[in-house]
Amino acid sequence: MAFGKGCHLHLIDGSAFIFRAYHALPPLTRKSDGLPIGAVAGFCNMLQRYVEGNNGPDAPTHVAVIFDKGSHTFRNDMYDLYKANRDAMPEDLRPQMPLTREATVAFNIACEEMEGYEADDIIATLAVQARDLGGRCTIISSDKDLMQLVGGGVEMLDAMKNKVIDVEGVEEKFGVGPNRVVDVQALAGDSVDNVPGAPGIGIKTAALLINEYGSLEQLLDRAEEIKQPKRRQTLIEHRAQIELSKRLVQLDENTPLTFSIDDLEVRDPDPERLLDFLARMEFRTLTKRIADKLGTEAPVIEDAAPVAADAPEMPEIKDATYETVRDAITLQTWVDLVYEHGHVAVDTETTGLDDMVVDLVGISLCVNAGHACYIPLAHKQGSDDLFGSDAAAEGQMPLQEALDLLKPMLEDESILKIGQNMKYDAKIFNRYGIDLAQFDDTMLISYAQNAGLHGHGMDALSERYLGHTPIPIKSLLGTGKSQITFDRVPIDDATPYAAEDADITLRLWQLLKPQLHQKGVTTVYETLERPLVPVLAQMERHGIKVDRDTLSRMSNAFAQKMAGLEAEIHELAGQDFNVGSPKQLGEILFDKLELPGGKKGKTGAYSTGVDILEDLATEHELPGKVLDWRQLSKLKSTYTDALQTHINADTGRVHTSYSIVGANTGRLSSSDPNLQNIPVRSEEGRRIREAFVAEQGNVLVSLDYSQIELRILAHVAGIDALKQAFKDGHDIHAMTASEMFGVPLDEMTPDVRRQAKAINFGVIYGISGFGLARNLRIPRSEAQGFIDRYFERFPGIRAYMDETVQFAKDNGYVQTLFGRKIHTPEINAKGPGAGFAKRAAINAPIQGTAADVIRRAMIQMPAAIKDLPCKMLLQVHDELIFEVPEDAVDDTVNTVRGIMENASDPAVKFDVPLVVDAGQGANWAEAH
DNA sequence: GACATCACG
DNA sequence: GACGTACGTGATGTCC
Repeated sequence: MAFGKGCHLHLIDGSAFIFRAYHALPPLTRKSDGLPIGAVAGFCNMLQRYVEGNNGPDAPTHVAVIFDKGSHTFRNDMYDLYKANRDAMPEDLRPQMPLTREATVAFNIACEEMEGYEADDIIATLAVQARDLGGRCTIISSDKDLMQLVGGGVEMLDAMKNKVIDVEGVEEKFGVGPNRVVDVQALAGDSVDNVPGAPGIGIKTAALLINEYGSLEQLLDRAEEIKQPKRRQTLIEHRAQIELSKRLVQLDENTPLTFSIDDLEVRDPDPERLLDFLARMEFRTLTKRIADKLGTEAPVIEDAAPVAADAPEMPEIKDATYETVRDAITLQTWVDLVYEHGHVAVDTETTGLDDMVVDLVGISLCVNAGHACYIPLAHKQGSDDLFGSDAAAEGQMPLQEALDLLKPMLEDESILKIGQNMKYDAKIFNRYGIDLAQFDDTMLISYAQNAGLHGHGMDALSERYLGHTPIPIKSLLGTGKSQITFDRVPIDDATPYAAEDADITLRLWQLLKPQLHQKGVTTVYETLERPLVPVLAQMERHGIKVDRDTLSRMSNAFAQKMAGLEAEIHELAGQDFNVGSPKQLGEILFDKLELPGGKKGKTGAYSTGVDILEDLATEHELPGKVLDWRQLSKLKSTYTDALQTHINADTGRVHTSYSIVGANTGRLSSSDPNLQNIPVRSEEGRRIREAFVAEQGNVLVSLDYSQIELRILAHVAGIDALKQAFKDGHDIHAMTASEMFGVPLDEMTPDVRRQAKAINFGVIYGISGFGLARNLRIPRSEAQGFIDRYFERFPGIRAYMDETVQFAKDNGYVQTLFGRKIHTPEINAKGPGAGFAKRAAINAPIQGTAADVIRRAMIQMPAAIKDLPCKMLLQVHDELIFEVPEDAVDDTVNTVRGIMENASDPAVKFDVPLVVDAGQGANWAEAH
C-alpha cells in the first residue's frame, strides 16, 4: 500500500531504546560464551511490548526503527566539537549494537540507518514526507531535538511515560511553538550534544527573546535594541556561534534516503526467524512468551556449559595442570587459541621488580579458566652448583622467536589482553619492542569497584574471590641473602607458579569485569583508571634528571653539621647516646633531665615527636638541637643519600613508579623513590630540589592547581560567598578571615589570615576543636569558638558535612563528582574508629574529586602535547612537571594550562573557575 | 615486622 | 559523659 491519507507512520528512535535498555538492566551475559547481552534483551522486550501494544484500531500502517550509524556526521564537518563530550560507548555495549539491528529485522520491522546522518535526520525526513503525503506520523522518542518536527499530523510519544507530546507539550518545554524550537535551542545551546549556544542564556531567556523578536534572525539583526547590556553584548559578540548552533540543531529534512516510505509497511512477524534469533541469544523467558503469543512451539535452548562470571563452575585451580611451551609450533597453537577466544590473560616473569632494569624471563598465557601455559625464555641452568651458571637452561625456545610470534597478537586491537597491574607488563613489553594494545587490568577493575574495602594485589583478590592462595613467590626464590632471581628457578617449578598467575588473573577478570556495570563504575574504570596506564608508563620511562654531584655535596655538608650537633647534644645530655633512637632520647629527656611531659602511646614509650620537642625547646636547649639533627638526618638518609641510589645507570635519570591504586581517594602514590614528598617547606630542604634538573637547553616547567580542594568544597557545598571570592580572584584565606572576624580586607593581619587558613584546611579534613586547637596552639575552647563561628557564617558547609556522613552511613561509601566510589566500611562502627571514618568520609569526595580532575588532565595530555617537544615527567597531586626546550615554554604552558583548567569538562561543570599557576627554571626549586 | 618519626599535597 | 581526633600517602631507622 502506498503511503497517503489515512496512513499512520511510527518511527522508533532505536538509540534511545538501546540506551534505556542498557541502563535499566543488569549486565546479563549469554550463558554459553559470556557475550554481554543485557541491552539486546531489554531492546527485544521493548520491541515486543511495542508490538503487543499496537494492534488495536489505531495501529500504524507503517513502522521503522531508525538507528544512528557511525559517529561522524555532517555536523562534525561544521563543528568538530559536536558531541565531542560524549563518553565513549561502554565496552560491554559495543558488541550489542549489531545485535539490536538483527533483532529489529527478526521482528520483521524495517530497520534503517545511514552513514553520515543521525537517526534524527532520517526521522525528520520521513516525518515531513508522511505529513506532506497527508498521513500521520508518531515519533516514539522523548528526545527534545525531535520536538521541532511536531505539528501538522506529527507528534511524539514518550514510550516510558506513555505520554503524547504534541504542540502544547513542546510549548510547555520550550516556551515557543515547534517552528521556533531550533531558535531557542540555538540560543540556549546543549551541553549534552556540546552545542555552544549563547553563554549565559538558557531556555527561559531564549524563549523570552524569541517571543519578543519573532525569530532568531530578527533578534540577531536587532540585537542593539536589547536593553540589558550584558545580554546585548553576548548576542552581538557570539553571533557566529549562535548561528552555527542553529545549523547544528536544525534537522535535515532532505536526507537522501536509500529507501522509500512505502517500504516501511507493517509486516507480520516470521515466527521461525524471530524465535530462532531469540533462541540464539538464549533468552529463555522471552522466547517462550513470544512463542505463546504466536501460537507456536518455543525452540529448545540448550543449557550450554557456562563460562561467564556468575558461573562458579570453573575447574578448581588446585587440580589444574599447566603446559610448558618450548617450541614455536606449540606456541602457535596457543596464539591460535587466543584468537579463537578473543581474549587472553597475560603475565610476564622477570629477574626483579624494577621494570626499568629487569630482564624478561618468561611469559604465561591463559585463555580459559584452568587452561594456561608458561613460555620459559631466559631461564639459566640450575643453581645446584654454588656459583650458578650463565648457560641457558634446556628446553626453551629463542626469546626473539617467541616475541615475534606473540607481538602481532599483543598489538592487535581486536584481542583483549588481561593482566594484573598491566603497567608493569606493558613497560616490560615496551622494552622488547612490543606496544601492548587493548587491555583490561584486574587490579584496576577491583579498585574501581572496591576502593576502601580491601587491597587489590593478586594474592588478596585470589583469596577473597577465588578462595585460593596462590603459590608464594618466596617458595621459589627463597628469602634474604640466599634469594635467587626468577631466571634461576627450574622451569618445572616456574611453570605451575607462572601459569597459575595467568589463570588466576583470567578468573578474576571473569568474575569482576561484569560487576563494573552492576556497581555503576564502568565509566570510572574506562575514563579514570585504565587510560592512565599508558600515560603513567610513559612518564615513568622518561624519568627526571637528577644531578648526583649536587646530592653528594649536600650529603657531605649534612654529615658534618650532624656530627657537630651530635657532639653538642651529647654534651648537653651529659652522656653519649643514639640521637636517632626515640627510646633513648625519651629516657634522657624525661628520666635524666626530668623535663615535663609524660608517657604516651600504646607501647608505653615516651613520645618525642616534633610537637613535644618544640614545646620542650622553651625549657631546655637540647630538644631544639635534636630537632635540627633530625631534620638533617631525614634530609640526608631519605633524600640526598637514597636518591643517588635511584639514579638509573643507563639513563642518568630517576624513574619513580606510580601506583594507580595506592590511595583510596583516587590520588596516585609514588614509590621507589617517592617523588611526591621531596622537601619544599623548609629552606634547607627545598635546596634538594636544585638537584632535579632539566637537560641542556631545556627547562623544567611546573603547573599547579591553585586551591583546588577549597574550590571544590565551595562548589559541592554551594557556598556563594566562597564561590564569588574565587570568581573575583580574591585571597580566599583573607576573605574567610574577614567574614569570620569582621576584619576589613585592607586591615587584615598575617596572623588572622593564618588562623583562617588553618580553619579552611581543617574543614577539608573534617575539622574538630581538638585538632584545630593543636594545629594553632590555642586553647581548645577558643578553637571550638572559631569553628562555631565558621559554621554560623557558612551553614552550607555544615550541611554538606552532615549530608556526606549520612550518605556514607546509608550506603557504605561516598562519591566524587565524577562517580568514583570510596568505601567507608568503618563508618557505622562504634568507638574511635567511627571518628576516623567520619572525617575520612568528609575528606574523600573533596580530595577524590581533585584527584579525578588531574587524572582527566593527564589522560588528555599526550594527545594535547603531541606536536610540542615537551615531556610530562611528574605528578604531585595538584601539580604536573614538564621538561621543555627553552623556546617551547610559552606554547607548552598555554596548552597544558588549557587542558588542566578545563579538565572537568564536560563531565562536571564547576561553579568556580579552576586556576593553574605556572613556573619555570633550570631546576625544580626554581620551577616551583 | 611493628612502631615512631617526618617528608609531601 | 568519656573517648580520642585533623585528610591522604611512602621511606627510614630502631628495636624486638
